[in-house]
Amino acid sequence: MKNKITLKELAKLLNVSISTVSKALNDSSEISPKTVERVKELAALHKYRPNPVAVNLKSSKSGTIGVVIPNISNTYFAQVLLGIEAKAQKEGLQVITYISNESFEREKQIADMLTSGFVDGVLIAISEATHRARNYDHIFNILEYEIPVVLYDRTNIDIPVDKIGIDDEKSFEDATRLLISKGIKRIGLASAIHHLGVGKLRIKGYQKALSEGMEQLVTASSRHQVLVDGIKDLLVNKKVEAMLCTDFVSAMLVYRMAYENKVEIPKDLKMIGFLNKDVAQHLTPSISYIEQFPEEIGKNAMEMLIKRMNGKLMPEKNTHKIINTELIHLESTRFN
Amino acid sequence: MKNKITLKELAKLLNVSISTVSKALNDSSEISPKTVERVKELAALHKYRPNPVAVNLKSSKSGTIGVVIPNISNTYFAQVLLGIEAKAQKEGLQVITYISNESFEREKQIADMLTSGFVDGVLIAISEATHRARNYDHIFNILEYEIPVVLYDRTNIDIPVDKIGIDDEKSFEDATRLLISKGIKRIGLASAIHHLGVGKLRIKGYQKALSEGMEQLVTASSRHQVLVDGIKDLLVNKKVEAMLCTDFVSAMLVYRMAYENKVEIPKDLKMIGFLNKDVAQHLTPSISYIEQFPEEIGKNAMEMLIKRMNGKLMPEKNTHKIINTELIHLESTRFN
DNA sequence: CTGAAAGCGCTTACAG
DNA sequence: CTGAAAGCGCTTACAG
Repeated sequence: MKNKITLKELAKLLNVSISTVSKALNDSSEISPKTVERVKELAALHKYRPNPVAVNLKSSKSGTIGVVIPNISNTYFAQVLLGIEAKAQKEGLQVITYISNESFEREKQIADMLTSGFVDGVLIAISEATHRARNYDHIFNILEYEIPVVLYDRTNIDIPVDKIGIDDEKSFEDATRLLISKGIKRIGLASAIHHLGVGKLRIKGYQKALSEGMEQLVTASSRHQVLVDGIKDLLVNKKVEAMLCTDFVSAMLVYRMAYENKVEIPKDLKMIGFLNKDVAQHLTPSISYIEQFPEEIGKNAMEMLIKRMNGKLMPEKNTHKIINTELIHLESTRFN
Repeated sequence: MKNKITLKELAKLLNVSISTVSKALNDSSEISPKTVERVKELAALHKYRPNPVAVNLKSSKSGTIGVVIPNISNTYFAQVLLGIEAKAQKEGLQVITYISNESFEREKQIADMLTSGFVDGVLIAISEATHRARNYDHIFNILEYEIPVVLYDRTNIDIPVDKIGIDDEKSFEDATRLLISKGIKRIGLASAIHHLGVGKLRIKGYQKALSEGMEQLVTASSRHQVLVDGIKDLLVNKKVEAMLCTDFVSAMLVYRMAYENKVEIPKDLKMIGFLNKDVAQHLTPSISYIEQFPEEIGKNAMEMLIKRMNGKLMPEKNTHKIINTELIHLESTRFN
């Protein structure tokens, strides 16, 4: 088993040429059925499998795609990867994973790797640092190598590539409207990611939904204590009846502040957050959350990339697909 | 930029042979310094980079390693991947990710892929289903292809490969002893993963630590309602003073049952769980947890694999490395 | 010091 | 229907 059998060895054993073996295995119509059968039989016997590296060299394809993930500890991204991997597996593609750790420098290094010929296509969510730097040269560089790129999240930047993501703004706009429709007047929002694109969009959606005369009650900070104080102020002094949270950290802080200040969820306070399902549903009380369907996003991103790689998409024209989010009602938005 | 420049083209431009260019770029001592300089200059100008596929074909190496992950939504595994990726990046290796979804069938398919020549080495955590089936033929098959394999978790099976993981038994034995040393007599344990290897080991550690005369207070089930009832029984009827939880789900259920039955943490109940840091520290109250250092595990696994691939480890002799866990005290084990 | 040649394992026009 | 030849892009013994 040690050394895998090659076409050459197969050819020798069969007393035919390498070409014949190759063609037979690829079901070429040039080869007689009998030969095909003989070849396939022996190949099966020896468990022959073509050396993918050699095949790649011939075809100038690598059969792999690169996936760049800003933060794998974020369950959202982990699930996107799950969707990507599942689809890739079906298509016989290998997934090479790169983790940028939200670093601009690391992302540039990765982009450099990606252009060295390892991958046929790229799926990427741009790092936070890159967004801040507003420097996308390394992405353009990938495109110059004619490697298709699909953005699978954080799509709010102007690069001529295909994109897929959710509508962050609409998700919170809808959530806010729903609360309003239930007669809630004082709706607060907490955010630890107000400086990020997605954070901004979610806040914007909330603001958009507030009707005339409704007070904006927002607290946002990436500094722990500031956010804690801001949330406490909203809960205790501003007497909000509901809180929207743009992220995990702010949601968990609202939780804590509610607990410490004897604000009962959902009796005194409704709550909706951008949380992953696993955490949201296991908390006590469970928190209503915005389902983003990350696996679906991964799968769709992969599909888009494959189409683009196969020239099935119009050149010079990029697609931007939106996956609809869904507000999942759990205990924290129970109205009695 | 479209088509990458090759050695051949470089050679033509320089009026030297392909061999010379190749050697010059690889700093061969055969080539005159002047030529080396000329070659490198032009190569840099054209941003020449060797085609990795061609290099691989020559060297019969792929420069990639395969990582098999049972469940990427589990933050623990995501963090292991983070450690692996970081180390791989330093070594110039590519990481191909495969997700088995805890499925035996899927794992076998993946094992098949792995032997087809894509990877030089494999890092794997065996799926739950495979453990249940106790069928490791596909792993042996990888070994027959002389592809080194390292188990990076769930190491309690008898396969002749290098392994790295934590000591699940000891982690809970130590935790239990600590509670005992604080004068706690009635220590309960809840588990939703008692049927898995790691679950069994953790429970065993707890049992081992209980001194003579101390009552074993265990509730374990993978059926939601059974576990809920069991936990409630421990908290309300059996009046436990502390709870150990082997996993996320059981911890969250203890939480809920404590809340619903007005059992206050940590006043009435101490709590320690196998949780990831992010969740543990953001809960209210925060839960003391067993830190497993997943990144460290990933890094070490990669290091072991590299050593094995480079023949730096004794053949016929496998290493089993243990990473020590640490009990992190948060609010749920506050003793006043 | 430089280059022609062989070869890694394949595929595929082309000739017979 | 089969096979010799060229070639994918590289490396490396060998000859000069």
